[in-house]
Amino acid sequence: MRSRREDYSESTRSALVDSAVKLFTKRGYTGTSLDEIARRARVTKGALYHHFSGKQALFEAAFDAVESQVHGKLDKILRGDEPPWERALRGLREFIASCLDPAYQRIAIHEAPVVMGWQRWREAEDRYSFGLIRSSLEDLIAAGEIDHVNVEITARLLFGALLSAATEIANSAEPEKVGSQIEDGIVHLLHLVRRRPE
Amino acid sequence: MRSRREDYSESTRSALVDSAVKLFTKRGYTGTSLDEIARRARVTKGALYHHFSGKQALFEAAFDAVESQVHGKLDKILRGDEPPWERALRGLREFIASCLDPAYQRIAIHEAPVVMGWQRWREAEDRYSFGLIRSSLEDLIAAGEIDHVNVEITARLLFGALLSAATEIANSAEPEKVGSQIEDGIVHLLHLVRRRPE
DNA sequence: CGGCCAACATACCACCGGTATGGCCGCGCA
DNA sequence: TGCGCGGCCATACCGGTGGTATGTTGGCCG
Repeated sequence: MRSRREDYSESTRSALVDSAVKLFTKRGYTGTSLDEIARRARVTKGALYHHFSGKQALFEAAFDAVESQVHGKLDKILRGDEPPWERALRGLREFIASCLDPAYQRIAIHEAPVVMGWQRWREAEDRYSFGLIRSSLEDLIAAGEIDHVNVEITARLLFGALLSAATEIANSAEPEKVGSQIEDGIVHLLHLVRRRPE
Repeated sequence: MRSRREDYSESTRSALVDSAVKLFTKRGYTGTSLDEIARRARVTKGALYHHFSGKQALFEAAFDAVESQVHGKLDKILRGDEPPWERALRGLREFIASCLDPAYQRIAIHEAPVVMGWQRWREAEDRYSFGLIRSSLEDLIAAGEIDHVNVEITARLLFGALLSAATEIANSAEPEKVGSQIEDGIVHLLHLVRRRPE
């Protein structure tokens, strides 16, 4: 039986994370104060420091929240029963769409490497989006869809290109247009490396 | 005749920028205080606020310093008299090498989008590295080396891949090894899009 | 040579991240 | 059922930092 106190504690903790995600998204890490995060969650800094060791820890909780959200969607697609190539393409589209979410873009892509440090961010991405990109690349190779390339390097290049492109889309005046252009560009590249059936 | 006062002023200004570049590189934007920047330049915050409107403006001055440094080297290579394809490859190597400079990497690549805002960073990059990448891509197309692709999109994808890759190299345990691997990967991709002479 | 203004230094403020301390209430135990 | 304990959170406070307002000095010019 779950205790009443645990419900309360869990509730305020998630309220703090929600508040942090929204404010970090709108005003960035440096631009938002802990007092305001706590205020929007209808608590004070005391509660915040009871649940998190500091501002960085709260940021990482917000980071995990938005990352696991995206990870869930992608993982569902990539574990589907479609052929590998179609799964990869659908995953690609979904990832680009996820990057258009302001929270994911600002917190997970832009600020996280600076706030958490690049090393920690890289390790975290291994367990989230980047890990999925690499594993689906491995799947494509195993399925014989593309030639045997250096997976680590190729995945890294693809990841960087996607992040940059997604930001470009989100800040564009015509997101749909630029989005489809970029998607075409990536797919075009992928077809270049696709092993032709002989 | 240049006045004595102008010499002094210029000297302290550049001393402040130098100090800012070093400290921002070592401890990041948030981690360095204006007092320490001024102290290392052997002045006080008063001098700093006389030359710059605030911390952000000082950061942008430091950003311009490291960017124009890299821009100079790249521009020299890309304006050379070698064939377009060789110029592009040499420029590519030089850009990767530049990204290994800690100052360029942390200030220009990682922190600038967060500190200056992505919009301003993008506009600045148009005049620096990204602009060169796009123009040399245009050159390659004009020279008939590669097919007619969407320049803006392709350059953006390439830029993102390069930035991500360069960070990977710099933080690697064996930078030379990973560096050559990534260089090979990029060159391999470029050869794929290279128009075959018929 | 005298005043004037750019080029700084000094003093001070508001705010923020972090800490120390106090109080309240649900929970388990006798 | 009463009661004390401890987790949960509020309050008060501190050091440091970005920014501002004001004072001071020394080169340049009439």
